[in-house]
Amino acid sequence: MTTPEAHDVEASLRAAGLRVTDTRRAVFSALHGAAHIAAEPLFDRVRESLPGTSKQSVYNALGDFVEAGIARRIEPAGQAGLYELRVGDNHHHLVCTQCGRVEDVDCVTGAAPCLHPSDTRGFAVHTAEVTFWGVCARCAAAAA
Amino acid sequence: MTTPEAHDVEASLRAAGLRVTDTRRAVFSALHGAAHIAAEPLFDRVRESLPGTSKQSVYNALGDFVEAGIARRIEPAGQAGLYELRVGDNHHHLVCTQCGRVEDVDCVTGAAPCLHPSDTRGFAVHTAEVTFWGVCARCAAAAA
DNA sequence: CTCGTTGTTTTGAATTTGTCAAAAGAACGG
DNA sequence: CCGTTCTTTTGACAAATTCAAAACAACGAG
Repeated sequence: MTTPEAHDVEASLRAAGLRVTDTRRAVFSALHGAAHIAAEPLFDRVRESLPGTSKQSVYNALGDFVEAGIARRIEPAGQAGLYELRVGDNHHHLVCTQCGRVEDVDCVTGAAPCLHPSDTRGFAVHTAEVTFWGVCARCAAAAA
Repeated sequence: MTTPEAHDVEASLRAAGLRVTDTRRAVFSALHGAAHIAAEPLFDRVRESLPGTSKQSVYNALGDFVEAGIARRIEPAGQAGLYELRVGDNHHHLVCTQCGRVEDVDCVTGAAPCLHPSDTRGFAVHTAEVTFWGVCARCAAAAA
């Protein structure tokens, strides 16, 4: 959980064309400290450094980040949405069907990957998202 | 939208170890008539043939089908869950980022596919789910 | 530095998509 | 045809967002 320097955060926000505000700084930093995190726990973290922040502001900031392309939102079935700063590197996710734990995995087939369905049905495909479902080591151990 | 014969529906339900009820027959038939469908519109369709049905019953039936392995639930980020009868054939989905349209695509790499992340992080992986995001032909045309 | 514009935050309610629980009713093996 | 077990109904409840309007803050122009 490396904490980014304040000016790095500002630079990232400005580069994305976003105004720099306390809320966004705090949300960005909190995102930086987690591989992926849901809105609710992120809200809790933000409040540690910026107590007055409203949940709506956190949703706003997250939505703005996603729209600006500096964050990504994933939504494993059955869970709340998760946000992550890792973006554009085509990594994928392992999700535990028991406890919901989510881990990043690098792309299976190298760099610009799995992006080719056999028949695109006329779609202009721009992203492929892969979710691996399984049981994590901890849950497997707990079952024994 | 081929309508399945009544006895086929019954056979499918029984084979899955489920009791045969009016609700389940109607839900199964409605599912059969769509590649994938959300609970709400499915509920509407069920009511056409079985007007008194409650939404809860539809959710119950869908949950039972999924648990019994005769249906699958997918949940493209930002949409309500979708149910489909196609199961066990490892097909994937194309989702339009504009209108939300969802299409099936056969697996990219053949039969037992994309099931191999580079590093499983200790997970016992049993399923890989691939979602291709893009813009469908209709939305692309509308943008021009 | 100050102002004004435009974008952001707050507050609070509303929505969507479900889940939970208890009582009434139906399936089906014996 | 009975009784057990599973399903359905009803109605409340809940989580995760989203909407809307008013107060407020960022920041480029002057």
